Amino acid sequence: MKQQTFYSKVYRIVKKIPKGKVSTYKAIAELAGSPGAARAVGSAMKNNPDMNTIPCHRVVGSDGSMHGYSGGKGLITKVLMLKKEGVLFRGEKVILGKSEWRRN
DNA sequence: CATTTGACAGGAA
DNA sequence: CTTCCTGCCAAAT
Repeated sequence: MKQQTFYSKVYRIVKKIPKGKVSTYKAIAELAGSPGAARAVGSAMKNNPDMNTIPCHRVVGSDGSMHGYSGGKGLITKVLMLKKEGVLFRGEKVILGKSEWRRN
């Protein structure tokens, strides 16, 4: 592989997110090499070519809020899974300060 | 090449 | 705190 699409990079990054942690669309966009393409990242999630290998539920908004999820009951299921994995929540939002994943 | 779309982000009221 | 609007970006058609 030589040159992958932006989406491919996003998927690869999302797959690396460890359990119990989450990342933001914005952060992923930057890791993918296109800072500011948070929207494009969202589109990539929606495309979701491998929802079995891509933990798209570990991707939340810049403020810890979630926007959507194509699985189960949508956002409800998403939150449930995150909480189950150990992600710290504060009401309906994720506490990024404690659970935001970052390259080690 | 032009237009449309979407699971975003940030600022203003 | 909530709601509305604008700006940005990549992919699909």
